[in-house]
Amino acid sequence: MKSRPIDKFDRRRDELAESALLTLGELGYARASLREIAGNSPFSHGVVHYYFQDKLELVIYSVRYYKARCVTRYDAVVRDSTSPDELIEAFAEKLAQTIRAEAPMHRLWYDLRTQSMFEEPLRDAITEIDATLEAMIWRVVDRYATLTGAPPSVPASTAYAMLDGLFQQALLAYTAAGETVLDGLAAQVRIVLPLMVR
Amino acid sequence: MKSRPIDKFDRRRDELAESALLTLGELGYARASLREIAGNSPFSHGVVHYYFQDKLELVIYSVRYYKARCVTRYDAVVRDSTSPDELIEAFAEKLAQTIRAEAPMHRLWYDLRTQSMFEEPLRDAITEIDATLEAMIWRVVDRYATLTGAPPSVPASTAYAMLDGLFQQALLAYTAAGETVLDGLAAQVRIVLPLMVR
DNA sequence: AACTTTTCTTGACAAGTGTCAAGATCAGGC
DNA sequence: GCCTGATCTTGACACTTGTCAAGAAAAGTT
Repeated sequence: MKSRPIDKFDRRRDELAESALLTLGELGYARASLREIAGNSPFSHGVVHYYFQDKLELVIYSVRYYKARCVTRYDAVVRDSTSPDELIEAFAEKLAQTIRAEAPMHRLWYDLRTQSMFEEPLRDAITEIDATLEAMIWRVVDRYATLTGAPPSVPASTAYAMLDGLFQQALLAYTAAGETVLDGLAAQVRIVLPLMVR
Repeated sequence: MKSRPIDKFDRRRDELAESALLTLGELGYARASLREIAGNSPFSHGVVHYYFQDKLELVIYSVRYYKARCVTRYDAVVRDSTSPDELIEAFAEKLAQTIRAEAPMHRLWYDLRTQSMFEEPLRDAITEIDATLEAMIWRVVDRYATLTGAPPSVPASTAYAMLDGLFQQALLAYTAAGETVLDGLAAQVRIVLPLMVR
């Protein structure tokens, strides 16, 4: 079975996951077939079932694999900012930047999160990831509160929901209209973050 | 071709749309097949192409049909409230109520909106509907501002994005955990709406 | 009643899906 | 070298999908 090189096995899984993310980000969950996914990899379509039991297992593994790297995206911003305004600007810039660079990954995330309302098997993984995203956002808001010297005016779940709403709307507009909308996102962040502290 | 009873033709389309909404709300856009949709109607699967050119045309027609009725959902609240607190309570209650009563429709909406980032043909219709939703929310916020006597502190697009974020998160939690989360939504609205006026 | 047009059903089509099993290919130990 | 187990490919399976065409049934017209 899985004798020694359990690392190599896992490295292949990651390789598959990376190819899967490419296709999933391009086509979405529903239209990304295993053949298409394998087509974007050095392997053939049958190999998927050697490393994963299901299409679902592959998808969940892939999105976990991606999000694991990304929940630290704003940590440098949190660490290095020394004033409220600096934090806002750096945070807003990072938000715009990740839309520019990884729009397909983000729309995939929203696709899966929505799909989890229809397909129960997705739900646990999505709920768990969403919680880590909430924590990620809260580190920003909490730090902003510290820098301003005022306590947060909203709980973590609310802060996350609000900023996620802004982000999603920006992603939507970016997909439809491109680049130009990203300034608007920064402007919104400049308005909203200050509302989150007393 | 379409001789006289153009009304009857349209009434059938509406009938089909209603059946489609049932199925789409249950299974989501990807897994709702025309056969399944027709199964939830008095007709057979072939009839769809008599009234619609595409699956896409049916879906777009259906969601338009639904949203047309729903953009007035909060207008009574706006009209009848005479104090800021009354408006907040009535608005929060209506939000919770629509999740309770029409969760499948809402998750369908989010499904389609997300899908529009992958399928260009959906984009125009979705963008247009989203704009009417923004206007719907803005009528609430604007009225709240009037009742408090203070000007809004955020533009319409921001207010919509924030509240939509709250709503979506509540819908997600409701789907996973049920009923109990709806109190949390009301609490969040009580916090957030006051932040939207100066 | 006969005829025409609208409406709907049935059955088929080509294409695509996830899954799996049989076997080819490769790597490492003897 | 050869053998064994891990790794990968190929080809098939059962099934579902949107679409459409041919014709049945119903409605309307004269």
